[in-house]
Amino acid sequence: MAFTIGDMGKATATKIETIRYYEKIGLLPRPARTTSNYRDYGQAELGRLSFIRRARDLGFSLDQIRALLSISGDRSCDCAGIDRIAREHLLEVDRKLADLAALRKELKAAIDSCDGGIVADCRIIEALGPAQPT
Amino acid sequence: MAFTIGDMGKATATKIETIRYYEKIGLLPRPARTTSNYRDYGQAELGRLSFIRRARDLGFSLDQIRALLSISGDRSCDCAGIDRIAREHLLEVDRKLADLAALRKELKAAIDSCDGGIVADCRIIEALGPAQPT
DNA sequence: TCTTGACCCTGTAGTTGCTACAGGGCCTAT
DNA sequence: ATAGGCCCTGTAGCAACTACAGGGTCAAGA
Repeated sequence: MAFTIGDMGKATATKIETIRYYEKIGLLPRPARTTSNYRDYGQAELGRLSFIRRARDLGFSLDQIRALLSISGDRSCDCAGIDRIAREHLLEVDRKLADLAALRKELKAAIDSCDGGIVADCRIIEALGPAQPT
Repeated sequence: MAFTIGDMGKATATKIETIRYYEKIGLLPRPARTTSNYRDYGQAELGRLSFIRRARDLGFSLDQIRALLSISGDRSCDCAGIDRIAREHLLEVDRKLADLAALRKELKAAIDSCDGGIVADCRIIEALGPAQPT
């Protein structure tokens, strides 16, 4: 139930320096300290860090993640604000889902064509090509 | 059929400086030049840039993108190599797809709860929480 | 024609988001 | 009591852009 910074890092595949960096820029709260001045984290901080790391991995900026976290933290009933942020990010998430699905399809095709021993024409670039290719 | 660097930037929402940066580090080929030394791009370069930008947006590093592009460019029948790279990235793409789907679900829930005028308990952090929360 | 504005060029320096030390303290085990 | 592994606060470096500075090109209009 209580974690050191090292535990947090192991649980989320995050370098200790990165966790301290998130604290410095205010993305993670300053945690309690032990008598020997070690950072002392709980379950909530672990969840928050995991969210940050996985959202980063999905290509969101730290500022965007700050906005997403504010949706969670907002108890002021500012529904208009929450709604706007959530809708914006939902659009972006749907776009990313479509791009990833297209990329997945072409990776699969590349693997399958290798299985058959044929170097088929690879369309992996076309999967994420411009809106109007021709 | 022939684009300036500005056209490329507009078509892919990329800053001109970024395109020159990709050229400098070898991610984009050195394009032909006009008589007045302007960069002169074709459809292939546009497709490649679009791929790079959208893959970046999905959280892939420039080195990973270099590897993905090599799948496309490889005509040497090095199926083992292509297969390994493609399989690695397929796993990562599937993980990202699952995370995005979870995030989408919680964004949708946040929007819906706002529609109802109720500030429901927001589970957006839990969507991307650690593997074993409790 | 010439000049004004929107484009392009090469550089270099700054920003974001980490990442890697340096120099030092705590803590468990032998 | 000391060796190894963890923690602390800094500061400096790296990746991937981003923003000028200082200058050339070019189509359009007075």
